[in-house]
Amino acid sequence: MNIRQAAELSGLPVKTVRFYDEIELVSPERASNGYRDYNANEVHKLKFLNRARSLGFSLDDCRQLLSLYEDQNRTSASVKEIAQVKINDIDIKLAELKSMRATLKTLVNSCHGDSRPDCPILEELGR
Amino acid sequence: MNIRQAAELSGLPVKTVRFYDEIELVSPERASNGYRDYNANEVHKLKFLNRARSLGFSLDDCRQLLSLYEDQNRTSASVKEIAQVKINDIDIKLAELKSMRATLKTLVNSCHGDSRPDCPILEELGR
DNA sequence: TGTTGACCTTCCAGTTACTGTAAGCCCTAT
DNA sequence: ATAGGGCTTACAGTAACTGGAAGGTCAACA
Repeated sequence: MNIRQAAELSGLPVKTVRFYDEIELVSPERASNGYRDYNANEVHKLKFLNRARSLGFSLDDCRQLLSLYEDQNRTSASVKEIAQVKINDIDIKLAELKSMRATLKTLVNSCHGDSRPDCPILEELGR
Repeated sequence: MNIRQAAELSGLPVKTVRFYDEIELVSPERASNGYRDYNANEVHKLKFLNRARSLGFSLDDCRQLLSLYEDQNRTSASVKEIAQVKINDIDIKLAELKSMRATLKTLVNSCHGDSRPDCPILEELGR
């Protein structure tokens, strides 16, 4: 199947699918005309990538997960470990964002937001 | 003052301070030897940038905030608006991360995490 | 005075994960 | 035969730095 259909089935943009071939994440055979020719298994892997990416796994993570996915001898522990590390990363990010939000909220609340030039937000940022 | 001291006072890495000069965010005069020569006001702006960046403002946001900061005729409303948009951005990111975390948590909990090869995480990702 | 070592300069490449664009085949239908 | 759409590659650009190489400058010490 051509790249367009593989893209549609996997939910990824064509450009991204091509990119994943370039970096050898999912590399289909080529048809006689040079077109990429995706099979069901490759589409499956593309879907896998789409889902894993949207869960915040980096392409490096994905490469690991994909090789685990294809390795009949992997242990479920090795997969669980990657996922657990990712959860910890997310927790750190959540804490950072919450703190940022709290600070911004304080600033916004203290700013009268009218046409006068004095602004507590800028004053605070400048300190 | 030389770049090293400006960096230390502002809390930014030297490389970053140089970068901010390159993109004309904070561009000091040059001494006769060609060295960057920072004054107190520029250090102040660097601190401002450090703080704004850590609150999640993009360099583009920062450029706006900085010009508002220096504009005696700005209104506080214009600043408040930028901050409010940023809070909304953060809320969206928070929601996304929470959803990611929940999914990952479910996966991790359902995975026995031992030496057996079958793994619900990979099964789920593959679907 | 010579020399070391820290500090400064510019320029270039690399990072992440794509996205956009241009030039140019290929295929199908009319 | 030609028009359109889809496919190819290659290159540039994005955000915000970071690292490294090659080389100029400065202050201190022997």
